[in-house]
Amino acid sequence: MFDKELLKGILPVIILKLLNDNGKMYGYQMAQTVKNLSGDRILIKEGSMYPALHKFREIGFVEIETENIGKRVRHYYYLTDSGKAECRKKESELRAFIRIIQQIIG
Amino acid sequence: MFDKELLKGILPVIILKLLNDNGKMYGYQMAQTVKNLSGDRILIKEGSMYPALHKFREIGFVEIETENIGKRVRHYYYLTDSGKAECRKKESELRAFIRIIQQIIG
DNA sequence: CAAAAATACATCGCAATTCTATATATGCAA
DNA sequence: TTGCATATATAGAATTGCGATGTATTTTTG
Repeated sequence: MFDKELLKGILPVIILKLLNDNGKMYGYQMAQTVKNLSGDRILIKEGSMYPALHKFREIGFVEIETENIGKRVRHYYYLTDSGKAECRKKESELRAFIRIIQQIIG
Repeated sequence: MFDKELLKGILPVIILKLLNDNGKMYGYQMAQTVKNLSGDRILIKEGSMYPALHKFREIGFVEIETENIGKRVRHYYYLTDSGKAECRKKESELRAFIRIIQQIIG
């Protein structure tokens, strides 16, 4: 696992980007996707994931769709238009940031 | 300026890397260097820089050399051997992290 | 078939980090 | 002589992700 501090500030972009590229997803699924994509090196915990998703919902970047899976209730999250716009903004910001960091560390 | 949250966790690496590549530097100089390298988009503030440097000193990653410039005292910081080792470690960690983030955002 | 593991959601409070604001002081240019 | 850049430093505010915890269902495995 990475120094967890590195993840700070990047989590929101990752969540937005995942929802943007994959349409609706549920929390656990997003955590698993990141885990797999990162080769088990980025583990997004529930304590990070759900507060972030609920905050996005409050702001209006995501909406929730509830689905019944047997006796279980599954919450799908998906981006609103403003969420998609936010995603584009955050993504280009992150890319620019990475470029500059790479320039600094050579 | 970038979303300041992005900087979190990266500051220590930047400091170590600057000292590693440039030998001894003083706080203000490091902040200016990052400011210039980033085209004014990354501004490391005093309240971040000095606590970080003093923490590194406590740990033993940096040592301080004092120099008198006129009536002013300038504090040069430079890496110890363990600081250099830490720099290598953090740098490779950061590079790996960036690779994975780029993979996630495509 | 029973136990264990994975799936799935969620919250509370802590620890860690950086920034804002503030304080102090010198050197230089307009 | 006023203001800006240089230069160091700290206290407190704000934010964030995580650990711990809780609940409950489904799937796998021995």
